[in-house]
Amino acid sequence: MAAGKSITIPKDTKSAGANRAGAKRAPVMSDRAPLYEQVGYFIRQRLIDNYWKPGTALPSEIELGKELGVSQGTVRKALDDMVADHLLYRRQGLGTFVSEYTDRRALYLFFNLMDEQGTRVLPENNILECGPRKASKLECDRLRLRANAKVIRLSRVRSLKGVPTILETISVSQRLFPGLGRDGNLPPHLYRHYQTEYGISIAKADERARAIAASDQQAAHLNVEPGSPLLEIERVAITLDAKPVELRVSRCETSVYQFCAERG
Amino acid sequence: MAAGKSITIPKDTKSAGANRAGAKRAPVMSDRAPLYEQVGYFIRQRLIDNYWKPGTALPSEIELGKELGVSQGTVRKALDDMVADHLLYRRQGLGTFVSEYTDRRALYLFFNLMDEQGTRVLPENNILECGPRKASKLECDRLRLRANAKVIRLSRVRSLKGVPTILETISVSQRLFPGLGRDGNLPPHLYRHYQTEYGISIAKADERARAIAASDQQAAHLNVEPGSPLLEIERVAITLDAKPVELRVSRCETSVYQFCAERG
DNA sequence: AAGTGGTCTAGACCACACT
DNA sequence: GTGTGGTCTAGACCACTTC
Repeated sequence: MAAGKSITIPKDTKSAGANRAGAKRAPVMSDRAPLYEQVGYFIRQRLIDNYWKPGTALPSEIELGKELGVSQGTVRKALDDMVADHLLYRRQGLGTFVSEYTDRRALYLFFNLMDEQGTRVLPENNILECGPRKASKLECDRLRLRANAKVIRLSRVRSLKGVPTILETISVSQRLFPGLGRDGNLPPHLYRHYQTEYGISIAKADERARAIAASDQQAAHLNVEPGSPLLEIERVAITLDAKPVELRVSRCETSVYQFCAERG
Repeated sequence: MAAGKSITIPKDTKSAGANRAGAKRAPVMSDRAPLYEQVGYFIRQRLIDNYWKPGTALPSEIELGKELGVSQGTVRKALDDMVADHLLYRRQGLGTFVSEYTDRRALYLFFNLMDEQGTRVLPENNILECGPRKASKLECDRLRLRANAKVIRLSRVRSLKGVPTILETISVSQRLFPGLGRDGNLPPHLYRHYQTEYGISIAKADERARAIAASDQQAAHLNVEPGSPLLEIERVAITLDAKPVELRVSRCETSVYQFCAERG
């Protein structure tokens, strides 16, 4: 016994064995971290590897504890943290499950669009164009691409109750998402599509907002006067292993619908 | 043993004694709630009553457990929840403390203002006017005031590195904040001032964002052309006991500085 | 009835901060 | 050294879901 406990990593995973070596190895997880953090790291890694897939149940807490050589309470604390991060959810009597990207969850996270009364609204989508392009400077910067990289860029108008309200441009690296949107096969839930078709799970996003004046083209799409104020939201979606993989720039006509957030 | 455990509420508080009577009393907390929720409710109540004041330490977990007739682990779980809500914070070896509104915390919560590189900036404030007014329709609606109520309304320009960037109007009920800002005694940290001078603690806020065109007056204050797009953020600050007490409308010039949020 | 997560306890030891 | 929160364990019982 004595200093530096660590979990026993089951064999059917890649990582090397010498877990007690002392000199903390490069990748993220130190031997000296609390057990529950080691457990959390292990579980996250299995999510990243798509070993446990969205919508499926994890082994029970007791089983996990036995597998990793820790008590049920320690597993529980690790799971608690990931439930708080919305990576997992629990159903009493049933088990602990890997989160999926559903409409409800997409609306719950990130910015919410709602009317004056605070009611949420679901948009209909109308795709303007979609295909491979040379990455812009902004795209290179936000997605950490090299200067001449290719992206797949998608533009669409989102309408609320028939009124065009949001003009959205979505960019992803072509290397990571080959064939995305070819044959116009564009699913309604993009994040879910990334997950099921490309094994890439979005864990969080950074957003920034500013006000801009509508260009002629934007104005035409949104049916407003050129120069009208629009709310521009730039969102970078980040994967479980902290890579930025999608840039989404939305220009929103906010005279009726607004963006809401509850903070604190 | 048997159904419906409950904590034993110490005497030096108002609430009545018969805690095991069965018929769940009206106010909010059911006898059948888990112990840790009852403990959390009890602690929240002491914060609302200003029994434990911001910046001071709570009794230790063991002491609290003894006082309430529960184990340390149960107290810990209650405190964990409140730490997650930023109502309390812990310092290992020292104790658990009631959160205050510091600059750092105000920046951490709610919208963050930052430049293109993602660096945070602190604004300087310049007060335009401040005094009692008849509440507007918006103020009545958001602060739940009766039609002819009075508010104290404060307008200020916030500048970043000398450049006027945010035009802000703050409204609070005069009944709740009598004398606020009289003699021009306006502290830099308003939320903290509410807490120390009026015993009112802000726990969270609802925000909504839209884009507007600058009016002539707004444009003059912000040194931009009339009609320029501005980001308007409306924030309603909510107390520990869930009452909306402050309305803050900010019009922001976002060509340099933007509003950022990390979600997920 | 069996299995899961949810709550609660009691006790051990560690890491940290003050005196 | 003493007291605090931080981690970890083992075990009990409850509530819920499925069979």
